[in-house]
Amino acid sequence: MSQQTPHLLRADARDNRDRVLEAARTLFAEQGLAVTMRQIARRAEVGPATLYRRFPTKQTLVEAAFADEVRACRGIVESGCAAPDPWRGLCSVIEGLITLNARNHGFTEAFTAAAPDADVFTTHRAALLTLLTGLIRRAREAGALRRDATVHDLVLILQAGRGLSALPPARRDQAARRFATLVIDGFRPVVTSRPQLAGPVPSQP
Amino acid sequence: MSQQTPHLLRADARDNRDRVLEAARTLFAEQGLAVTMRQIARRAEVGPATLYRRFPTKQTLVEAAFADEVRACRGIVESGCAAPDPWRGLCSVIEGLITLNARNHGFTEAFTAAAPDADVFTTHRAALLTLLTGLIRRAREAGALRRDATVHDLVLILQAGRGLSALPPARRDQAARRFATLVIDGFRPVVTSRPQLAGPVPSQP
DNA sequence: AAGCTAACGGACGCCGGCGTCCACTTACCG
DNA sequence: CGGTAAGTGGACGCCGGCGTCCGTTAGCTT
Repeated sequence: MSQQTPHLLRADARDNRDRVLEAARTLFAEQGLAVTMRQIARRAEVGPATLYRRFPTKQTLVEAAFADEVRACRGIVESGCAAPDPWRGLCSVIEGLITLNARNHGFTEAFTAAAPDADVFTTHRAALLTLLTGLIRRAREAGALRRDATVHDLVLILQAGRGLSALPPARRDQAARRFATLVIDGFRPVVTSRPQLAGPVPSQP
Repeated sequence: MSQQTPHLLRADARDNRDRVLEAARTLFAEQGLAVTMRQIARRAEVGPATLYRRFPTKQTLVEAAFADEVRACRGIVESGCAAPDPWRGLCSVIEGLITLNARNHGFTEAFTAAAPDADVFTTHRAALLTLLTGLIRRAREAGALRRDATVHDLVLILQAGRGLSALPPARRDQAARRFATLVIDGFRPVVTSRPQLAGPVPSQP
């Protein structure tokens, strides 16, 4: 499941490194990136120095810990784009990404980081955005998508999905699926024959 | 705009109290509840002791700082419920609450707090939920709302809205409005005549 | 104007995380 | 089995927030 650990490390070092990564993944997923390096070291039953030797910076630890998630993202997006029907592909992307994000408080935080300083995820993000732009375009041209939908809307709802990872872990999955359902229906073409009781909503004073 | 400060305070004390509240509101809105008491004191140009004298606990400060927002919430919900057309009322509630939340990083955090220990907002939340339940029911009975929609869905999308307050302040408003639009369309009845290319989405392996 | 007391804020001790150093341990290799 | 270098983690000094104390300032009252 994880990337191969460099075999140049001594056996015990390799072991400690793995334990650190596992601890980091667990804590990041549960509590987000705010967990301290110390907390991670303690959970891995390792001294602070050991942690810092392998991962001099929290950034490097975050990258290593979320390598799997980045791959999962790629997989979700690529298989969605490869689907013969762009609308179904888009649906699976939406559900997949929202669920993945809801499961991983920390990953979402890292991947949608507001501060892009030295952000290694930026590259991945850009690549995925390109793919998604194409998918959206195809779905729109197929008439399966509301006309005014853009890739920015997709980013927007993923950004909104961040809120879900604040829920208690037990409820995140169900919430994510339901949210995906609602959002997907919101992406469908606006059918004027549907009950049009609502006009523009007056903004709140 | 704010609640009247107790007149039993000396003039300078009253002044400092107001400055503290203003500082707290600004910082909470921009950066969320994680700002330190010290930061607030510094911005208010007040010693820590003064801050603690008026607000012994961060919780008391949060409550005081967000009194306006709580009122605004009530207003939005009540006026939405009072609307003759429940669907339009619901739309205005959704847009109003999402926008309010996006504007106020800290308020959202406080109001949707996962840890309800000694949470004074709980009471307000409960009251609003009751109102909203009725509104949803009426909208559904009027056929303006998808049949499977419940008040939980509304809470869900408000929870999701938390993610928006992580955006840079300049973009929050526009993002909130767009998000509200998408969500509102997702709440409309599912019209089977619309392009039904999508079936159930296979969950990601 | 003068006294009284509310109010102020700098300073204190405490805690916990930060990143680093170094004396000790232990896995690996010949 | 022994030498050696890789690896370890406790301890250190630093910083910044925490909540409180108390000597000083200044608003209100008569």
